[in-house]
Amino acid sequence: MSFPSIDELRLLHDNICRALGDPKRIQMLYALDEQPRNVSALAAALDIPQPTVSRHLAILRQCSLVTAEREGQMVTYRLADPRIIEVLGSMRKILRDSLERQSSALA
Amino acid sequence: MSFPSIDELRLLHDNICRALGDPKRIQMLYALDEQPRNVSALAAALDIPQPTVSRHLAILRQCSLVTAEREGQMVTYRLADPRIIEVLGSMRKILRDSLERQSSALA
DNA sequence: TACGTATATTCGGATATCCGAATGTACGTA
DNA sequence: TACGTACATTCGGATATCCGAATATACGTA
Repeated sequence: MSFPSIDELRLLHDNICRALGDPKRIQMLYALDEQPRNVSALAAALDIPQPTVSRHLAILRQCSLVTAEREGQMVTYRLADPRIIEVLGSMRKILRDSLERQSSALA
Repeated sequence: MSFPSIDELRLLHDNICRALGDPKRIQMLYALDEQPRNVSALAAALDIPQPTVSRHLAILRQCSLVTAEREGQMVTYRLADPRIIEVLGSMRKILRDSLERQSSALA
C-alpha cells in the first residue's frame, strides 16, 4: 500500500475538507476570490447575518484558507491560497460530468 | 457578482464535499484508486469493521464517487472518476504549503 | 430447503455542527 | 471618558454524523 497515511488524511480533513463542509463557506471563498472584503461587506454581499459570517470566517482561518488583516475598525479577509478555487473548480467539473452521466443513463 | 450560485454550491457540497467529510472515506478513495476492491478486502486493507465500511461506501455511492458491481456474493467497488484523486492531491499540496508557511513564520 | 459467506441496514448513544439571539471586545472619535 | 461602529464569542436548542452491536438481506452451495 502506498497511499497517504491515515494521519496525513486526518490532517487533510481537519485543515481543508472541514472548511469545505458547508455551502456558505464555499460561497465565502468564492466571494473572497473575487476580491478581499471585510466582514460586513461579506455579510452584505452574501446576505448572511454578521455573526454567522464571523463564525464561518473563524473556521476558514483555523484551516488557514483565509488571512485576516485589521485596518482600523475593519478586518479585511483574503484567500490565503487561490489554488483552493481551482480545486473547487475541479470538483464542480467532476460533479457536472457525474450528473450528466446519471441523466444520460436514464435514456 | 459572477461566482457560482448558492444552489450549485449546495449541490457541490451535497455530492462531493460531503463525501470528503470523513478521513476514512478519503482513505477508502485512495485504496480504491490503487485497485478496485470488494467490501471485505477494503475492510481488511484499512482495518475498519465491515459495517462501518459498508456505511461509508453507501455515502460514497450516494455521492456517485464510487460504483458498485455485484459479482456473485461479492460487490466490487471502484472509483467512478479518478480525477477525485487529483483533487485530493491538490488539496494535499495546498495543505503542505500552508503548514510550511506556518512553520517558517515561527522563525 | 438449510446453511455459510458477503454485504447492507437499523438502533442507540456520544459527539459535532449549525444557527439565532444576545453579549463581549476592539478600535475610532468626539 | 463616553459613545458608535465593526467584529468576535457565547449560549441553547435543533439537526446531522459517527460508531459498535445487532440484525437483515443477497447469493452460492450442499
